[in-house]
Amino acid sequence: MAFPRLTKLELQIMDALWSQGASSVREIQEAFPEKDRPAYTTVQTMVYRLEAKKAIRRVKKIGNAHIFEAAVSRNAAQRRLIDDLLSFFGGRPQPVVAHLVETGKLTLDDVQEAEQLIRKLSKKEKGR
Amino acid sequence: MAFPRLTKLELQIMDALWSQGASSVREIQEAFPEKDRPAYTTVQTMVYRLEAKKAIRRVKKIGNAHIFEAAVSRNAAQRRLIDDLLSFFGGRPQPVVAHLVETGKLTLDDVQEAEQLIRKLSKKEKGR
DNA sequence: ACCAGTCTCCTACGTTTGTAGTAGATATCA
DNA sequence: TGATATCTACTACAAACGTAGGAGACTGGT
Repeated sequence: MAFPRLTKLELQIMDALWSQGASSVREIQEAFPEKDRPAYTTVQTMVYRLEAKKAIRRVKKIGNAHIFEAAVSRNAAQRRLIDDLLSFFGGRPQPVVAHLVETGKLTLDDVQEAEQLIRKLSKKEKGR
Repeated sequence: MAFPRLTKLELQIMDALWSQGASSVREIQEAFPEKDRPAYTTVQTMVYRLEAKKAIRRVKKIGNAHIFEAAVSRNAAQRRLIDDLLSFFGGRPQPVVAHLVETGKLTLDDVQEAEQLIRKLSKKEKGR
């Protein structure tokens, strides 16, 4: 149970916490675009479930409202998402990148930036 | 309903069809690694549901067994998966690539290959 | 001290997913 | 042509997800 798989709605809730920091249910609910914003209790239910999954935790109480904060980092969640995706591509990232390129989502600049990043990281690696 | 979101198990079934072509339920089931292979009827149920979702269709009958084939391409499914992932990253692919690089999944070779692909595609683009 | 507003906690319910059993139809082989 | 294996079609059910209502507790203002 190291890291639960999060659904779209759950991720939206986590996103509110990652973006605005510790929040009440009301604040999380209001982070949804007013068009298609779930009912207060809907958000509350999901918040409770995320808490049960240890993805978030209550940190304090303001007035009569509980304040929640993320217990898993956005980074870890992102890694999980990407790993899940990769597993479908046989673990090889290259096809994913190829897709991004082919659909025009990944530009030459993006790729060159990635290349710089690799060089920088590999330099650091050497010094380890 | 253009393209249903497929779950992990559903994707594994689609994968069998994409890889081995039109298959019977039995053949799909046997494409699963013998370790944790779902029961025949489990696969059958999922196959029926995929059929209801128009992701696959029956093409013929051999003996008393129906033969199914994918009705959506692997490519389309992959695009869908990637698009869903991207939507979580605000639609920007760069953070995804950065993640791949940081976790060491994307090598310098991969990136350079992507770069070549971009150049080739952009050349084709010009001639359009 | 009371009332309106807000929040919590509990309950509920429909849908989707994963899992599988059973009954009856069908095919195949001796 | 009858026994055996295999399939289909149907049914079932638990867990997860999305959605939300209602009862009662708490709080802040007057």
